[in-house]
Amino acid sequence: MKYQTIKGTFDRLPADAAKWRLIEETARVVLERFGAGEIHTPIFEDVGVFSKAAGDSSDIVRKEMYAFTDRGGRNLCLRPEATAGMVRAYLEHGFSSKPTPVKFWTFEPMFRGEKPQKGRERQFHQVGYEILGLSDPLADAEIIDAGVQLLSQLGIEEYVIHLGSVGDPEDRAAYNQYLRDTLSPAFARLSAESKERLELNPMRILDSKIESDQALLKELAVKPMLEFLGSEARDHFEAVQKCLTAWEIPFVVDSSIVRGLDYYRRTAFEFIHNSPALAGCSTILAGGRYDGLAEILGGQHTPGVGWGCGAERLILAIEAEKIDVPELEKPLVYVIPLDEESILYAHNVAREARRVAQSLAAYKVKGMGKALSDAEKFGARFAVIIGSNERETSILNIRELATREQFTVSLEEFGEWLFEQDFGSGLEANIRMLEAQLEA
RNA sequence: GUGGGUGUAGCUCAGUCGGUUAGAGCGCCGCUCUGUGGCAGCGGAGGUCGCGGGUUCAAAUCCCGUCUCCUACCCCA
Repeated sequence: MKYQTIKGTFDRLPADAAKWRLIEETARVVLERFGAGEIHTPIFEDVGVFSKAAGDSSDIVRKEMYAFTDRGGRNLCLRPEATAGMVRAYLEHGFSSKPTPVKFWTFEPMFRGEKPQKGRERQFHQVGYEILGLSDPLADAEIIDAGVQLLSQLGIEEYVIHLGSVGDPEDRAAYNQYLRDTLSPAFARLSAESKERLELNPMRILDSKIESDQALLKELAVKPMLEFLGSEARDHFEAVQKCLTAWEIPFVVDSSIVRGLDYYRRTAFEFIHNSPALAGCSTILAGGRYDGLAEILGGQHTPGVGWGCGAERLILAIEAEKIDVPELEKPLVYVIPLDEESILYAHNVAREARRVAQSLAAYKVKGMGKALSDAEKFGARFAVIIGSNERETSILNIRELATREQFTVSLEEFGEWLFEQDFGSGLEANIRMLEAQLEA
């Protein structure tokens, strides 16, 4: 084959559909319970939406954006993340005149030109949830709660919430200055990567994986960001914690939380999965507050908090925790014609059955054994056998594949019979259950 | 972007010391097969041995390059 998917992209095949649908439908049900409206922004936008938002020093902008120029000479890029586009949409459509807050959820592909590896693709997919217009710490807590609810409804349990605060811009500036002042004298002892970080983003040094860096930090007794929070950011941080505690949502305060995107303010959090299967990509959901973003995009001040949740990593977690994924609907009936004259008749029966449930009919006559075997391979529950007898008498011969029990139903009662069947095993039923569960 | 590993049929994999027309199992299609069978037997389709160079009388096999995927970094969901 000459063509194949390009590096870091993959085809989502029918065999994977159940997991993806579980994620999307669970997100829909859970997040709409929080009042979030479904939003889909374009897959590509003016490059400025993302580059201004993320900041020129971020790795995403520096080396990971799929930027291109279209025929009109516009500088565009494939979106590397969801938030900036949603804030742009909020501003563009005047959502500030809607009752506050405005909540958005989405499930969309994102694009980053990274080297692919486990839990990291060039086209990857995120569930996103944002609360816009509210600076209240209650919104931060609620957004974290929404993440908890989403994972809980998916059955994912083996994770820890890491909560931190990156403070307000002036706090961060002060802290970065402190880091430079503290680490510069020891510049020669930093790793090559950290030497670069000291210029660009000193906070990155804190979560360096290089032992010598960590040893140096310890030796110099480098203070955490949290000690540099201004009084407002500190009050905000404490209020968020108070809410989470009241809601019995466990979390650990993690002062090393750093953000790759410049627009974050105050609250930052990551849901980190414990499974070794997610080693190196254990952050399954991450987000924070970005009160300055709207202004960066040229709009009026609009506080916001939100998170993104990586679907590919969610799938790894679902697999690691061996979570039962509800199967998609399979055919209720597979209609078998026994002679040439019955083929069209068989398809007529299948059409009738499709008014109620998924149904198939064979396109050619085969031996009965093969035909029943086909029915089973297609996952059908019942085989409906059509031959001259059935056509003449208008009585359908129905065989339940699993039990091998056979019985007859007259053609006129067939519709009624279809409705009596149990469809309880499919995902749709599962979602109905989920909704009922949330109702309670 | 850097390092390591990898690549033969749709899938899982054989393929000797470099040797002539590259194999198996499963799957797919067909026949035996005319309504109680899901079996079994037989047959068929499907391959630029990732791609491109090189060495050689001869390359899936040896050498170089390149790409993919996996993986560790950087970084991130």
